[in-house]
Amino acid sequence: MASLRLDDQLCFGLYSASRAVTSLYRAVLEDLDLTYPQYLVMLALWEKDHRLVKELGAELNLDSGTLSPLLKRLQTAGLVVRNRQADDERSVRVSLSDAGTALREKARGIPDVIGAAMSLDETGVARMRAELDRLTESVNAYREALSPA
Amino acid sequence: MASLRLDDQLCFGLYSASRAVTSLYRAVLEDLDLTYPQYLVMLALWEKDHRLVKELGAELNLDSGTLSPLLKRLQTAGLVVRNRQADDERSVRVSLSDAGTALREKARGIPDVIGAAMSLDETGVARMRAELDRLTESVNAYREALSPA
DNA sequence: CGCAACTCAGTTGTGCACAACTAGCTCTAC
DNA sequence: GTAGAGCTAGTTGTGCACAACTGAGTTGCG
Repeated sequence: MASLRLDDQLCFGLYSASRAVTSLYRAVLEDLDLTYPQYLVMLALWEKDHRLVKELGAELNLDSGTLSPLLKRLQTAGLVVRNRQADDERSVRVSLSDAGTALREKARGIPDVIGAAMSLDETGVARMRAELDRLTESVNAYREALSPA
Repeated sequence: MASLRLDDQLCFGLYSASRAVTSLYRAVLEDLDLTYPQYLVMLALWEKDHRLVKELGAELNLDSGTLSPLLKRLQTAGLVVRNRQADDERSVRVSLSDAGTALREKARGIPDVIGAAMSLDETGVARMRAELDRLTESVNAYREALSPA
């Protein structure tokens, strides 16, 4: 029987770690005028441009309630452009502007800064990443069994 | 040089894991009419009642901007009571109501459910918890060096 | 064809998280 | 004793997350 003590709970460790990392990103991303979720969207677009909102949502596990206003802010900032698809007017394609593409250069150094802050070598990162992915999948499977989508 | 690929980034794994766990808590805590941060505050109070807002903030790493409205909602829900200290009128002491104390019984089973969902044994939990704590501390130290409080 | 089921993006409302600020209290140095 | 520095909780404003819903568009089935 697990206890109700705060210190014992893995979840709190996860919550603390996630907030600590987000807080570090806040400091690092100040230069680029991006929030962390906005940075994630930019990462996804730098990797593969011209994506549908639906595709971004699938990759980042975010729904339109989060993405729509976020993308609107990125567009206002001049980093992306949104276009309704002609062949399917329900869909909206998100593309990088020149400024959005250019911003990638300013972001180049970020992963190394984050890596240094975590003081983990490459294998340490890979191992932790694998464990977190396993955890995420396990928890998601359990939750979906609890309350079927 | 670390890459800008989304898949490689530990931070995204952390972010996903944290959201998955929060989502599971949402389902599990529905019964108790608590959100996850509210549950954390209740955990802290079940462990040690009659705490100052400042003390809760220190334990959970939350400032008054988050705690004040959260505690107000817990009070509205009848789970806690807030009293300004007589000897120092700046401070507010938060105490469990009878309903708040009683709610602990409904929460007893939660850690085991979460543990099961994570499909980690006790040593696995302890190890991951230790790694996350180390990560949090490392990242926080780095961030504080970057932008001194 | 016709229309019901579904899809996609967007909107609304709630509750964190956090920065910046305010109001009131306490403490210290003078 | 009083002025100023510092502390504590609370408020305000911004931006996620997410549930619930809307509305326009598409698809499939009879």
